[in-house]
Amino acid sequence: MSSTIKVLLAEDQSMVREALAALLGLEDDIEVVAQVARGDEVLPTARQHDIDVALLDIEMPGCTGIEAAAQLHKALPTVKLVVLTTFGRPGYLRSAMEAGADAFLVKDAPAAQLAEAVRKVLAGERVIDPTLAAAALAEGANPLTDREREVLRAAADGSTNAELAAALHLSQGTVRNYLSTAIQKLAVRNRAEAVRIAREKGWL
Amino acid sequence: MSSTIKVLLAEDQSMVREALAALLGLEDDIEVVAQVARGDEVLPTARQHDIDVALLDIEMPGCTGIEAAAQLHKALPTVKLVVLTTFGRPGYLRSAMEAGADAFLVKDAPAAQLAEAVRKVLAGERVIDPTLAAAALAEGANPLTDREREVLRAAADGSTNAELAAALHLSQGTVRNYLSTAIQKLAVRNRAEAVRIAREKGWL
DNA sequence: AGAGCCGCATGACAGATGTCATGAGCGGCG
DNA sequence: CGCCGCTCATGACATCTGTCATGCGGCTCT
Repeated sequence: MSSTIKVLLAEDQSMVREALAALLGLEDDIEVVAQVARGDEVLPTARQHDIDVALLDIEMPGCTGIEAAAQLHKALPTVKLVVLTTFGRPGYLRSAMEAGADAFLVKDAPAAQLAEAVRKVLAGERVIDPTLAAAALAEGANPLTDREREVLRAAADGSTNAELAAALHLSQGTVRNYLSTAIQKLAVRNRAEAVRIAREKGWL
Repeated sequence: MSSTIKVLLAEDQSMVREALAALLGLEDDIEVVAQVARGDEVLPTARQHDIDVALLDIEMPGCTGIEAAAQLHKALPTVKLVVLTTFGRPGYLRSAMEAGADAFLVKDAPAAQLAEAVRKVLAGERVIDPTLAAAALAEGANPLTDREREVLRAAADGSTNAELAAALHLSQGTVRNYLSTAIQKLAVRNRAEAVRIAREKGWL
């Protein structure tokens, strides 16, 4: 189509965001036309800018890049979505794909892949690390129910059962039951390990 | 001295590292002459390159940027040290300063501060976020003994007392005692919270 | 030399946590 | 409709965790 690819860049750490913008700025055919630091600013800003590609970090305040991707995919389906993340968690990849992402990159990957991914998604291709894709398929889907995930998330900061029960409007016994089933599903010994494993897998 | 400032860049995530290099490359007076992805490659690489400034991320495999800073400060005391980190933990700032760092930047800060910091440290100035400095002074020093820190670090992944005891060649009772004193010093309710707080403060 | 801190350990105890059996209500699916 | 899974709950039990008192040996500082 037009001469340059218009990109929206979403990443909460200013220094990283501007550095990525500088990197993309080196490419003649790519132009970063908007930058945001929060997930919940993605959609409003995208609406104002007629962009071709949105580059979304996952870990952001407001809402995650995956949630932002889902919103964009629904509201502006022609915009291509590149999800970028620090952590190559298979569960993240799965969620990103379900949210309509066209590419999934980890920040460990060489910088050259970034511009390349932008061009490829615009050409209709999908860009996914094959190793990660294999891992995502191998580990299967998230076995936790909504409640189990909720309780596990709430337990992540070291809260006691009584605090969890109060926060979630449940009885202590129920909290323990949910944690117990989560612990069994994740094949671990206690809640702390359960939180860690669920985090690593991107299930939390 | 010479025309351009020679910089060594240490950061484990390729994409971020190369993006930062691109950012610094936009400055006429700064040149990134070497890049490494691991803490333990910093010193050997610095020896080969006659650099003016080392830009060190804290979170790296091999060894942390703070340990690398200490090594550099000892071996090549004329090299100026800029420590860069995702997390503005007061304890990190303190450790970095003790390791001989000249500047401490968080990745949240505007990108312009990076080049600025490089120039300032070379001019003999120190660059520290005043808010962080205040926080570091306000919270005081790390109250944990070596053993307490060690046990807490080992407990971070959700290991049980028996596993900790085996891993650290201690009795279970001793492990519990250390955790207990750590929990009291940090004024929290259990090990999980203790780990979280110690992490946040940069004491872990 | 004595005081004091640290590392390490033990034993006893209360309270938190994890497991299990059991059951009620609700919704979906064949 | 019956079966199943999810949610929520209770009670009982075993184990784990956190606290406390106490003790010993080593080290440092005065």
